[in-house]
Amino acid sequence: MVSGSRLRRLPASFYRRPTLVVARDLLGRTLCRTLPDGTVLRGNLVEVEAYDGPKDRASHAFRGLTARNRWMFEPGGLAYVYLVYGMHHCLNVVTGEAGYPAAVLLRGATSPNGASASGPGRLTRAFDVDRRLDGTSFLSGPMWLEAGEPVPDRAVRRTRRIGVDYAGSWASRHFRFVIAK
DNA sequence: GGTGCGATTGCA
DNA sequence: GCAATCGCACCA
Repeated sequence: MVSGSRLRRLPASFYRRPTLVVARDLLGRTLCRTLPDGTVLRGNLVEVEAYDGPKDRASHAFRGLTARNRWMFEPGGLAYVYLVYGMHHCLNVVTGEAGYPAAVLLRGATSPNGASASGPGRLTRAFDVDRRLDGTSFLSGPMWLEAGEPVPDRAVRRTRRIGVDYAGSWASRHFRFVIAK
């Protein structure tokens, strides 16, 4: 069972590429999460946002390494989970090479029951993700990604990121990727 | 040690 | 339009 899912996991090389490339490639991939009781939740990603490097003013890594954002500086393949507004968790996929802080925020997916989880807080709730998963590996942990349904370029729309208007010129960059309806 | 606010959501 | 709710980044 574990070995079976292991074979389907996307490999380290998937994550250790430029953040924008990974973000685009995450669309349509299947997010999987095993619960303590053995249940496996699955859903395909439909909306993500890239946070790219130490100069990205919208990124938590903009002010350098801290206890919270430390996983962003690790090699791609880890989960970075944090709490916002004191109540909602946000799940990120750490990307790129060691020392270069980057991650992709997962903002929307088809949820386990077939409905949709639209919004980062709703996504983490649907997949029972909280800070216990912070720093866990997508390569070996209780949460991982599988190939899913590849999305053609014509179905991909790019926009500015949500909720980062404070980020100056970085706010207007089209780092958000969604599957067009 | 104190403070201001956020990569959001749900409800009036 | 705005309250909820708390960890954390920053200043003293």
